[in-house]
Amino acid sequence: MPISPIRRQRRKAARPGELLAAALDCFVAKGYAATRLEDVAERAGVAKGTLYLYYTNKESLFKAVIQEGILPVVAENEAIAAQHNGSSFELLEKLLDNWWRRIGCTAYAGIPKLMVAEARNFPEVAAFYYEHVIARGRAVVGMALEQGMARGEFRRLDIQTTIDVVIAPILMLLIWRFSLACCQDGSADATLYLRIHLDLLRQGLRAAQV
Amino acid sequence: MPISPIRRQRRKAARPGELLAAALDCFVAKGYAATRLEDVAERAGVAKGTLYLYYTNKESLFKAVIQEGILPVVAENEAIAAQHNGSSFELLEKLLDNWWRRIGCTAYAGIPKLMVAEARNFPEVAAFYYEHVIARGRAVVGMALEQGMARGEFRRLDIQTTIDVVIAPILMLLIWRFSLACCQDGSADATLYLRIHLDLLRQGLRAAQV
Amino acid sequence: MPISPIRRQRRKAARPGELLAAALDCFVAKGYAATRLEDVAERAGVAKGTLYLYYTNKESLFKAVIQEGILPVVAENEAIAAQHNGSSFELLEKLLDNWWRRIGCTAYAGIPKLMVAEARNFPEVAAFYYEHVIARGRAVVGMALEQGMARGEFRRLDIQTTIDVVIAPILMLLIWRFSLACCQDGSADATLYLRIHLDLLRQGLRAAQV
Amino acid sequence: MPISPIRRQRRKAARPGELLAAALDCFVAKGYAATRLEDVAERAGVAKGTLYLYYTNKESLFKAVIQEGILPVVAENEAIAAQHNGSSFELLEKLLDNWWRRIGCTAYAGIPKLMVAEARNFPEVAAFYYEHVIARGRAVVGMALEQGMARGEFRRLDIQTTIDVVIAPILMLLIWRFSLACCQDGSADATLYLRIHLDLLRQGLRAAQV
DNA sequence: TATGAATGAGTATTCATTCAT
DNA sequence: AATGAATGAATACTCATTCAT
Repeated sequence: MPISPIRRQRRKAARPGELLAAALDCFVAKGYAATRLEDVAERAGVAKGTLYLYYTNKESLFKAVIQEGILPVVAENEAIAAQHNGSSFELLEKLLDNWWRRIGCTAYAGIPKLMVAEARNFPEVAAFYYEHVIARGRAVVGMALEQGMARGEFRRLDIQTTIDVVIAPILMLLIWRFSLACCQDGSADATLYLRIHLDLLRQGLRAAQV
Repeated sequence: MPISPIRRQRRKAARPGELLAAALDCFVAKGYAATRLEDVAERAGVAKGTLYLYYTNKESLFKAVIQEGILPVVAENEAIAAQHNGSSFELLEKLLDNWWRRIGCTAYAGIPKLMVAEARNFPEVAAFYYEHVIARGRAVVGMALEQGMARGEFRRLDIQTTIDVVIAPILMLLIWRFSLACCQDGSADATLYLRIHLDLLRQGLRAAQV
Repeated sequence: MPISPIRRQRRKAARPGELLAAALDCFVAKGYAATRLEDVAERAGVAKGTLYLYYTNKESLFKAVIQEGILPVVAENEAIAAQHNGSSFELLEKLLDNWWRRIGCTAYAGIPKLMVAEARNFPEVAAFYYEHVIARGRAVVGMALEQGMARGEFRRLDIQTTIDVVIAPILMLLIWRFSLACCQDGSADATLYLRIHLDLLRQGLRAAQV
Repeated sequence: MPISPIRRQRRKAARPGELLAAALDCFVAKGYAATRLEDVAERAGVAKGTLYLYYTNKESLFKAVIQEGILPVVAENEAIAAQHNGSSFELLEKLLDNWWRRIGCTAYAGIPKLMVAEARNFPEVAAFYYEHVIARGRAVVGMALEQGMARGEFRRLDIQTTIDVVIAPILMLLIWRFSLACCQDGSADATLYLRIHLDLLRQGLRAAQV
């Protein structure tokens, strides 16, 4: 029984993912320009030319890294928000926590730093990222804030701006880990960081108890 | 006729600053690798070769951009903290506000994004930046927090981690402006952003009133 | 169809030799610094980048030119000396003659001039050349002289210095051909030159007949 | 009494010589291409621009180095030959010895190596050198040989070729000292070398005593 | 499909040369 | 005459991309 064609099939199907994973690692570690396609190929265990069978050039590989990298996650938080019943702050907690667990602990964790570093060189990719990740992420957080304010659970603040303030520490946590964290002595404890962020938010957002 | 050598002298003295300013703009806009020294020279209004009269190579120019870019500011916040009397939160307010006004509104505003983007390619520069900017900035904020907790003005939280949470939105604000901000419709209002961050913090840090 | 990979293989195996030949020609004609790698590539019928697939940089190409250029020849004279029986002067004759025919008439003829011209810029290469070519060549000539003196065929002279005097006209012949020879009207007759050198030596070295 | 204008005058008159001396050193040590005019200027103790007040460009400086470098010597040997009375071999001895002492021990000693190394890049300079140094030097040696053969002091050999054989060890001695000599353990004894060369020649040239 | 040898456009860097002072 | 700041042409080297196999 010749299993090999099936395996080859499997192999072929797995290729794009392997290539993207290798590319993501390289891009995050060294930036777009300093990443040599030869390194990506080597890390993926293929020859340089093989990359071009799957992606037309370096830029399209970069786009794919960003785009594929976020597809697994974008919808989840929206589902969480839709299904949630409970306090608005509990929803915020769930959202930030989920985002951390589903992005922060995965291979995709490096994408925000990568996107930030290259946004100005790849405006379309940045626009895509903004639209499909940032905007949707902001929208969900915005919903939680609106709901909380409507209910009287949160005090009234400008929502669009508050969204940014709420999200910033999470983004910063990721960016930090892929940039200056190497200079720190003890690597910061992400769990503690998130807990304190939420602690401050809980009390900070709370509406004045009459 | 007799003033000319002086003029020349003046020109030569001014050159490094002009070159650094041009380089900072380019590096921030396009990243280290994508910045061509020819562009830097052109923006500074000199020829390519002139750059090499002042900086031995691209890397040393980059280092100078980072190092010179921060020297003007590091000490200020420390002075503010030393001179402050008033509540600890007022000190935090002053610090964040000053940092914003002295960095965020100047040409140096792009440095954090640049440093974040290139930290892994220039570990020594990152270490220098961490030691001379980040560490000192964190220390001042840490002092304010400690003082506030000691006085009973703030509730007790892990200080090192709280520092990061407090600083993160400020860093993120700058990074954002030099990366994905271009994708946003209305550019966010920094003043409002800072106000809300401080609002949330004020209430979030406050010790329980018995 | 099936022979093609072999052909490619053959090509790749032949490349280094073709590149070295082209580089030797250029280096000898124009010197190290004035030789542009693009010219070498063009002469070898390849693109600039191809050179770098085989030699890491200009200097390593230069080293390879010198080192590969002499490997073919160094051992021959030693073999001749080992096998010789006959008068010591006949051995000297054989050695000089062989050296001329095996180096002087080949593509390697330009190496001594090249080495002389660049010795001070590439001390390690010069040391390598001295050790593997000059020293061994001197040793063989030295053996012939010692033998001749021991037998009473040659008169007694300082051997180390006599070696240099004996070899000098041969080296000079090569160096001349690749430098000032172009200014001469009739290019000198190398055969006659060697004959006269040996004629003078035969009589000059002869021990006084009692 | 203001001596300064005189001194300045003297200084100015001395400049070309100082510049040539510095240039000769640099050219000999590193070759034409690898010599930076800035180095020449520094060695001469002047600014870069000053060089251009005396020589229009690098090439003309090189030409001057060669041409000035030999002017002091060319005529001497001719005078020696004209005044000589005594055996022809004694004349040869005088010529070689004088040449060694007047060139070999001076700063001009490096010129032959320099000329050899750059002859192909500067054909006109080489032609000049050939005509004014080589040709005249060969002519004087040729005269000695002819005279000796005519007198029956030397045996008959092709004169033009014999000239080259006689001169070669002297040239090689100089060339060697400015190239591969650095690789040798004990630097060769030039006096001994010349003595042996002449010893071999004396006996080698001698006509058969009937 | 997959390979990797070959290509050549693009950039950092050097240095002879100029010229305002 | 002398300076040295400034220039820009020239060249080593890199790496994305192609294509014969």
